[in-house]
Amino acid sequence: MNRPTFKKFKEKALMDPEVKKEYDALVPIYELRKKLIKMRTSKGLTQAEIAKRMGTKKSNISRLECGEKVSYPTLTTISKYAGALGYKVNVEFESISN
Amino acid sequence: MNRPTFKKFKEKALMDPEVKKEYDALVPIYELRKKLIKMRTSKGLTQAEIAKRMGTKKSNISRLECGEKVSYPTLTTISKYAGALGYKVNVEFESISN
DNA sequence: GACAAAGTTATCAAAAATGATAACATATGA
DNA sequence: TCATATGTTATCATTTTTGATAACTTTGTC
Repeated sequence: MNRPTFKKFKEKALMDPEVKKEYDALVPIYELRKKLIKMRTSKGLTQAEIAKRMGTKKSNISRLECGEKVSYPTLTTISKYAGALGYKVNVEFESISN
Repeated sequence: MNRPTFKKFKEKALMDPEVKKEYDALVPIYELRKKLIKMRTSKGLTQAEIAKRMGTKKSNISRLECGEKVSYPTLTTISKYAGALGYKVNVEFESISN
């Protein structure tokens, strides 16, 4: 098998320090989005419902959860979202010294 | 012992739902600030040094760590700060259903 | 006290996130 | 098919965060 694969493409791309830097920066936001969606849906809430609890609109929730242009929410927004579902935010840090 | 204590004052104040709500919202930011400072100082870095690594100025680091007017940083800022010290951000949620 | 290093505060401009509205897309069920 | 519920996208105004500069305070050392 010698054809290009996504895996190889990714490996090669990540050798460029600039690309790697951007990639790393994106990781936490996508992980966060997944967690948010999972929290909300597992409580059986729609975007419109959590929006109402947070005092905002469903379109803003959609943007937060999976907007095309990725924005990096503030701790306020994350806290409100979590609070509306009965959760508390905890920001953890893990070493990547490797 | 019948004199007022801070503990009692706090208990009473937190019975007001509005006060409690604001208090809860403030908790994560103060915990975060403490973590940031601890991470930086345990690596032996000054505010000026981490600022340089992050591409910003020491005054902005001071504001982030202990500014008078508490602001709620974006995930970008937290990520940069952590990354400058060799850490990766992980946003966790815990149930407060109680 | 004089000096330097580290941290804080104030201020303003620039950038980014958020709120709101409306229009559109995508199911899913009657 | 029609209608409804849910989610997405685009846009613009508003708010908030961030960057930068300068002046100030604090701390420690000589």
